[in-house]
Amino acid sequence: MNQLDDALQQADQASTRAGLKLTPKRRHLFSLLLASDTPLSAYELADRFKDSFGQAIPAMSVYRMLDFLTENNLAHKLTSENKFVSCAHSTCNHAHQVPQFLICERCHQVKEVGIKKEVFDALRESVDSAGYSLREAQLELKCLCAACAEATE
Amino acid sequence: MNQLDDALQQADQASTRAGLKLTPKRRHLFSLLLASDTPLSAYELADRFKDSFGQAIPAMSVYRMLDFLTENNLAHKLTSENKFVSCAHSTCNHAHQVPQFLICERCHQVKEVGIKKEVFDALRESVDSAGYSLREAQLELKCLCAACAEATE
DNA sequence: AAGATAAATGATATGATATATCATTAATTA
DNA sequence: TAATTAATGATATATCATATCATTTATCTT
Repeated sequence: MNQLDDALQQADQASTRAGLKLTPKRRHLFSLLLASDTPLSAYELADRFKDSFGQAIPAMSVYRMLDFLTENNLAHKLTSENKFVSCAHSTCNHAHQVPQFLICERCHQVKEVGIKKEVFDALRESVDSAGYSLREAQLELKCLCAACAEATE
Repeated sequence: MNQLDDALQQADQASTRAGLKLTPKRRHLFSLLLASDTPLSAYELADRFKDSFGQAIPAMSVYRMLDFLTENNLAHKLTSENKFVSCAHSTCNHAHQVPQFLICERCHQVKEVGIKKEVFDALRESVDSAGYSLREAQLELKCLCAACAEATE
């Protein structure tokens, strides 16, 4: 079984456990995100959905399904790009951490890594010392991936 | 002289030194950002521009002026909000640091603090260890400000 | 199983954000 | 002062996102 099917199967199981309704369409949308090596916009997803599923789907529905996926940590929205990616932890049992996205400026691939505890602590400390309380953090960092860094030299 | 005028004057001087053309319209747009206690969208700025300057201005021009302001570190774009704020350091001689924005979820006020060296180092280290190289960081953190945290309790 | 209820999706319209492009005006410079 | 460049205007359109009401599908209750 390939990686994608494996990931989907794990999402199925996780959804069942959590009592979530990963409907065929939501599942298919999720598979499109899983299969993509770059983030996709809602409209790009609608196009791919039609191409691969043979059925046109309104943008409204795509946004709703993306809401479902992001609310249930199967996907994330990259606010700096207005695009969506599958969650790197959707297929494992890792507790969901503060996500940190390394976005390659050149090839647009994204790597999601969990934020390190020391970074988080330092961040929270700096927020506290400004008199604020942290509610939610999602770090999006503009980077070059190794391949692109090499190509750019 | 009030704070706003003072800030503008410092921006004038800094622009002159740097050979930037802070035209009357750019300057006025900047003053709108300085005067606002919350981030503003380009279209909100266009409205305020008309209201306060007596002259309608096309959205395109607002975006161009915002490009100028952001490129020259007089303003920042908050990508998670699609809104713009004046730079907290536009009026001082601080070297421009990696900005960290504390955005109050409730009242939408934003506090810009410089990222602490330890946070930055830890961040860079985590990026490096993922095989990426950091190009640009702008942290946008969803928080509650002190006043709103109290009101919410 | 039948009907009631709720959840998901479709259809349509529209709002909000942003950029492309060419024309015009203003500033700079040769 | 003419030539050139930079800034802004005008217009159109692309792109991202949500509001709202209708319809279909799933789930629950009896």
